[in-house]
Amino acid sequence: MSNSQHPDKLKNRRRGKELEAAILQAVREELTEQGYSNLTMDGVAERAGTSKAVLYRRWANRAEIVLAAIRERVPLPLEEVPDYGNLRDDVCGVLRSMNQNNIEVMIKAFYGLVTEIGAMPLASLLFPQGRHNRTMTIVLQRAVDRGEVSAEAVTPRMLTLPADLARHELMLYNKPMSEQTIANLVDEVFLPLVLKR
Amino acid sequence: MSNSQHPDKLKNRRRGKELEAAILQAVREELTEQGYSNLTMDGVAERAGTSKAVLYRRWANRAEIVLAAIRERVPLPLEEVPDYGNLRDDVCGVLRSMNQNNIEVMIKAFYGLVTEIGAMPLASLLFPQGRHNRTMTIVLQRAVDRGEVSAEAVTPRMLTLPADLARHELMLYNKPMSEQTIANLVDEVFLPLVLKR
DNA sequence: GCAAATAAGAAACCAAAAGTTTCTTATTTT
DNA sequence: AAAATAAGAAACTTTTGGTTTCTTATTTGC
Repeated sequence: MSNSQHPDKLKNRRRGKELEAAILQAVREELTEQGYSNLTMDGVAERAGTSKAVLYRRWANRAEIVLAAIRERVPLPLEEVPDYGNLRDDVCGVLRSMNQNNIEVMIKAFYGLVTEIGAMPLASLLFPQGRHNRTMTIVLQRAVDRGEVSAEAVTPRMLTLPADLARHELMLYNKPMSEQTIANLVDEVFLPLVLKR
Repeated sequence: MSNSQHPDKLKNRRRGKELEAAILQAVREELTEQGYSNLTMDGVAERAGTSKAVLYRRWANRAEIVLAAIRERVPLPLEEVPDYGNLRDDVCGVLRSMNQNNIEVMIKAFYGLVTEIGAMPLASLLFPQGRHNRTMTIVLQRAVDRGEVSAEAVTPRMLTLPADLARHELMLYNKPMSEQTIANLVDEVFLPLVLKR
């Protein structure tokens, strides 16, 4: 027997942040492949090449680890809200941004977490209304400056309406919105309400 | 020893529909008190005063029994859509009808079921878009007849918009909508889009 | 009214998965 | 180089979904 056995079984132990990142990545992969209710701690441990004890040293339970895995992927606020030169394209841009970042995984996790935790701080984490609000404030202010929209038309409801409708689509159909849906929401609902005429 | 023992332990066996109704009621109560993820089959059996075997003779698994318990409570289509004499009040009526029938329980179940089943036929069961569509068709036709709305304004999007926004509110906040919210959705979003002017 | 068929209820059972504990050993810290 | 720290393996407990078996109350059909 050679003394360099287990060529696949590295005894290179990861620790700290490196290990943690690998675990959370494994959670996201299991979530994608298995869905929330079939995601098991054993499965995560095996996929991450570690053991359950390591998971439970860091997170108290399944919900916590999934939450951590998802939280990492919540997009950071856009420093610059891109200016496409008109309100329509700006708002479409905002809605398109809600489509990305593995939205399916986010929603799968969301349903599971709400079921288990029941709380709604979650909603504001996974569907960050505050952020969309800020973005929409900028977008609508620009439209006012351009003369597309009168200042009185900018009400709280108009700030949230496009993202609310988009969120509804995402939650109900559990998949990214089509370009057609985005266009319909903007052209048939939002713009007629705010555009000057 | 008297031969009329067990004064509390009736040997009055319920069967068929009567038993089934008691079980589904127990499911709803457990759902309310425990939430979906803490609802156990043993708990349901005990509360209903029966045994697990009886449950599994009727339903294949936990999701099925919860689904059955909820399905019972989905309101039947309104034979008569009440006519309040104007579009505003008619639409408010439709949204108010979405508030009732233990909406919190419905939503708790909904999140759990989507997590476990993952499917979206659910959505159409628990948030019956078809029904709302039918109701809204009637309501809007009336408005056209009254001259409040022009026929071209009645698009598919306008048929679903009020219920979509209401559903979004319900799913996100997990509680009945306030009168103020209903009024805001109708007055600030829906009516301006469809009313003649 | 009685025998046979049916379904309820009790209880033991299995398997999967969450969560815990203990122990060994690789890696880092001092 | 020794001591402290944390990873990894594995066995273990508990809970719960789901199944099976058996007894017996109730219904059905004659």
